[in-house]
Amino acid sequence: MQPVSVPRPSPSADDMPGEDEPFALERFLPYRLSVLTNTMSRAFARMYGERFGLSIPEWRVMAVLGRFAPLSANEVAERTAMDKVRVSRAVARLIKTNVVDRTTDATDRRRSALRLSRTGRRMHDAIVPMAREIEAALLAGLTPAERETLDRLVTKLMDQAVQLYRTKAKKAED
Amino acid sequence: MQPVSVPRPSPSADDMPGEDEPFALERFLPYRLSVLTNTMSRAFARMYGERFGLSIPEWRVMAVLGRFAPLSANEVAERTAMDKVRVSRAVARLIKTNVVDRTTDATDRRRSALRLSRTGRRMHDAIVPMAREIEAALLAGLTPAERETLDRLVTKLMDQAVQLYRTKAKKAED
DNA sequence: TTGCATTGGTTTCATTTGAAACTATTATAG
DNA sequence: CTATAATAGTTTCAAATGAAACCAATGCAA
Repeated sequence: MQPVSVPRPSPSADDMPGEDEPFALERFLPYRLSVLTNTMSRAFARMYGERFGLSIPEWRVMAVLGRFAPLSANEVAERTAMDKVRVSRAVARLIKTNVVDRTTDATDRRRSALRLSRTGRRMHDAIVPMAREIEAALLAGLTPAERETLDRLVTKLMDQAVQLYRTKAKKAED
Repeated sequence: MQPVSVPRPSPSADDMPGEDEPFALERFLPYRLSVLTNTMSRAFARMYGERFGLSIPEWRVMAVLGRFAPLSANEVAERTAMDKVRVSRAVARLIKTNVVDRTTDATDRRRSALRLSRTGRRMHDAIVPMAREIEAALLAGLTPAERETLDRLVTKLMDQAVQLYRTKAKKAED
């Protein structure tokens, strides 16, 4: 992997992306968020991976099962915002490593019923504090008020992004 | 791909991720940012892809060349926060499609000198307004003040993320 | 019932990705 | 000057990814 040294946005944080100014990638929000997220994800991937032999998808599955089990694969997919292929694969590996137990739903034999095994629960409970620690470190520089604001803004952006994704999809289908 | 319908954080936006409360993935900042970024990236990928036959890495290369050419591959890598493998491949495709011209640096024959071709420039100039439009749509719900705050907070997070990545890397090497 | 559409989930295949190995060129130590 | 190290960039190989095809079980309409 490349050394993490991210190009900094120019200090002049002008409001609007001036209409005819040259396009500045390093000030472009989608780009910045992508870089931020990738850096973050790598840090987490490293932690989950080295300490527990987990990928991020696997950890996500564990996280939701830790809270809501039993869940079907589809329910896991919804709660983790992953597609069913990823869930299927993550679950397969977690079963093979005895982290997750799978039974079939009694009333609908298509559905599975997934839950953490005893081992899985122990891992989960060991990981959670570390994850929280990293999140805390990430947010270390922000005041409580700023955190709240960030939370709110991210929610707004998520809404808009979904909108955007849908409309772009629509246009494509026409 | 899975339908984009993101699980919403519970309305109670409590400040700190309570120590012994169950771990709530949907309130976990790294997760939320990842979901946001992926949704956004897919929207962009679709636009670049359908309208111009470009991937995101390819567009990033075009964007920095549009502003700073000539650049070497390494310089492109720095400015796009991509690793050299990705840059190499993106550039290769852009050359094949006559979007980018490559010559070799006169004073150092290892280095390339990359710049947009005439065609590439036209594409670039056509894409920029669309990219700005999407960004604007994304930010539509935010006041100018909120945008400034967002900008500031994202910068802080990026700094922390890099720190984090580094320290985690260090620990791993010890 | 019996067919047909739907849903839950897995597998296949092609593409993308990144780490490590590799080639070519330049820099530097002896 | 060599020889060794370092740098620029490409290629190789294995793993991750996602769309589409697929299999199995259920729902539903005739």
